[in-house]
Amino acid sequence: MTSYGQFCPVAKAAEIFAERWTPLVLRELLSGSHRFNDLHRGVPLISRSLLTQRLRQLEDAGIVERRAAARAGGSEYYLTAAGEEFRAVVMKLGEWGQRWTRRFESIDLDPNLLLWDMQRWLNLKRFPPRRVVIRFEFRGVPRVHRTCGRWWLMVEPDAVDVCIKDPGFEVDLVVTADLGAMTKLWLGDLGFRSALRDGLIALEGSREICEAFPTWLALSPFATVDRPAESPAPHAAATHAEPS
Amino acid sequence: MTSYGQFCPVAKAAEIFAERWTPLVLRELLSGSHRFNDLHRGVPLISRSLLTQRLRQLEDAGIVERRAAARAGGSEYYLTAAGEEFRAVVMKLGEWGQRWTRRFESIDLDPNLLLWDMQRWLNLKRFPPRRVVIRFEFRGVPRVHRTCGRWWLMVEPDAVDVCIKDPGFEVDLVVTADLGAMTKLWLGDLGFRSALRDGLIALEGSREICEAFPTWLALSPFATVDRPAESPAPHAAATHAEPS
DNA sequence: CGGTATCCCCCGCGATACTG
DNA sequence: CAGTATCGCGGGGGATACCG
Repeated sequence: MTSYGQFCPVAKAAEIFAERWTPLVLRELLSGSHRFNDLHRGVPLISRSLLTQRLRQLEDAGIVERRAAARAGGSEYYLTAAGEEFRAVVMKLGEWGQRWTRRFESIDLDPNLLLWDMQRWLNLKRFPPRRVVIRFEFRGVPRVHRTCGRWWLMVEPDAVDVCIKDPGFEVDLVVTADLGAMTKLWLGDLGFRSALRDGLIALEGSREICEAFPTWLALSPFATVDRPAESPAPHAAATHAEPS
Repeated sequence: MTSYGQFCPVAKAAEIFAERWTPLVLRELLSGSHRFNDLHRGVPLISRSLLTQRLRQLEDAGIVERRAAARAGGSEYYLTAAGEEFRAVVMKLGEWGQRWTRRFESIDLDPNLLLWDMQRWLNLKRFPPRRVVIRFEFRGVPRVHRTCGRWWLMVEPDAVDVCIKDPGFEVDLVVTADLGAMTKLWLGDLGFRSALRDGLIALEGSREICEAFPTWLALSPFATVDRPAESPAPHAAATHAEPS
C-alpha cells in the first residue's frame, strides 16, 4: 500500500489494485458476494485476518462500503461506484489470463472452488421447481483437497448450497468426473459431448435429468474468450489445406 | 509470485500482473522503452536489482523477450505478443486511476518523471528542423526532487533528451510553472489558457515559439478520459433546474 | 457466524559493493 | 553503461487463540 511516488494514473490505481489478493477480493465482490464468509469461500487461501485488512483498505480507498447486515449479525460489503468500475479491469485481466496462462496445473485444481463458482452461475430458471441434489465424485483431486472425494450441490428454488458432507436427501444425479476435465469444461477448453464420449465425465441419473444437466450449468464468464491465434502451423497444415 | 492456488483466469493473470512494481514496468515497456536505464528512468524508485528481478520474472512468464542490444552493450527488452496484450489491462487500470484517484498530492509530484513523460509524447513533427532547447523552472517542487530547480528539454530532429544540468546551448523558451499545475495540465485537469491566465504557467521566448509551444506538447494518454458524473447535487440543484 | 488480537517467522526488498 | 552478488532488516502475512 506504500506509494509508488508517481502521479501517473496507472501508478495510483496500481497502489490499490495490484496488492496481493486484492484482484481476487474484487472479483468476488463483483461476482455478487457480500458476506465475509462468502468472500472467504471464494478466496479460501487468504487468511481471515488478511481478508479483513484488505477489506478495510478497500473501504479506506472508497472502493467498498461496509454496512451492518440486514439480517443476522456481522456486516455486508458492497462496492461503491468507484469499486464497480474495477469490473472492466478485472475482466480485461481475466481475458488475458484465459488467453495466456496454463490454468490446469494440479496445484490450481480445487473442487470446492469449482463447485462454488458453478453454483454461483447456475441457470436456476431451468431447474424443476423442487429440491435437486447432485453428487459429484471427482478423480484426480490434489492431496490437499482430498477430504473425502464427494461433494454435493443442493439446489432449491430459492437457495443453492455446496456441501462436503452428505446432506441426507435423495440424490437426483451423480456426476463422476476427472477434476481437471471438469475444470477445463468450466473454462471452455473442453466440450461437454467430447468429455462424455471420452469417459472424462459420466452422468448417472434419470434420462430426463441427465439430459437437462448440461443446460443447468453455465460456464465461466471467460469460457467464450477467443484463444490466441495459433502461431501459424508451418508447412504441413498449409499444404494440407490446399486443394489437391 | 507464489500461486493463489486457483484455476480462475483472473487469479492466474494476477499472479503475474498484480506484483508490486510490475504494472509500472509493463507501462514503460508498452510506452516503448526497451533499455534497462530507460525503463529505470520511468520507474525511478524501484531498485535496480529489483527491476532486474522483475524483468526476469516477466521473461520466465513469456511476457518479455530479452535480446542482445543491436548497438552498444547490454540487452534490450521487448514485449512478446502475450505482453503486448497487457496493454488493454494497463489502459483500463489507468482509466480507473484517472477517474477515481487523487493524483496531485505533493508526494507524487516529480519533475523528472513529468518531463520524461512529456519528451516521450512530444509532437516532434511540429518542431522546427533544428535544435530547440526549453528550460523549465518549477515552483512547488517537493524537497526530494529539489536538486536545483531547473530542467532542460533538448529537442533535436532525431533525438530528445531531458537534462538536469545546463546543456550549454542557447535557450529558446523558458517555462516557469507551478509543478502541481504543470502536472494537472499534463493529465488534462487544467487547461493551458486558464493556467496562463492565472499565472500558474508563464512562457518567456519569442512570440512565435510561445505560440507554438502548446502544439508541441501532447498530453497524457489518459488526459481525455471522462471524469465520473457528479453525484447529483441533492435538493438545491434539482430545485434550481426546475422551471419556475 | 464474523470477525480481532497477538505473536513470530520468513523473505521481499533496499543498500552497498562489485564486474565485464 | 548494464547489470550481478551479497547482506541484513522490517514488516507483511500466516498461525493461533480469543471474543461478541
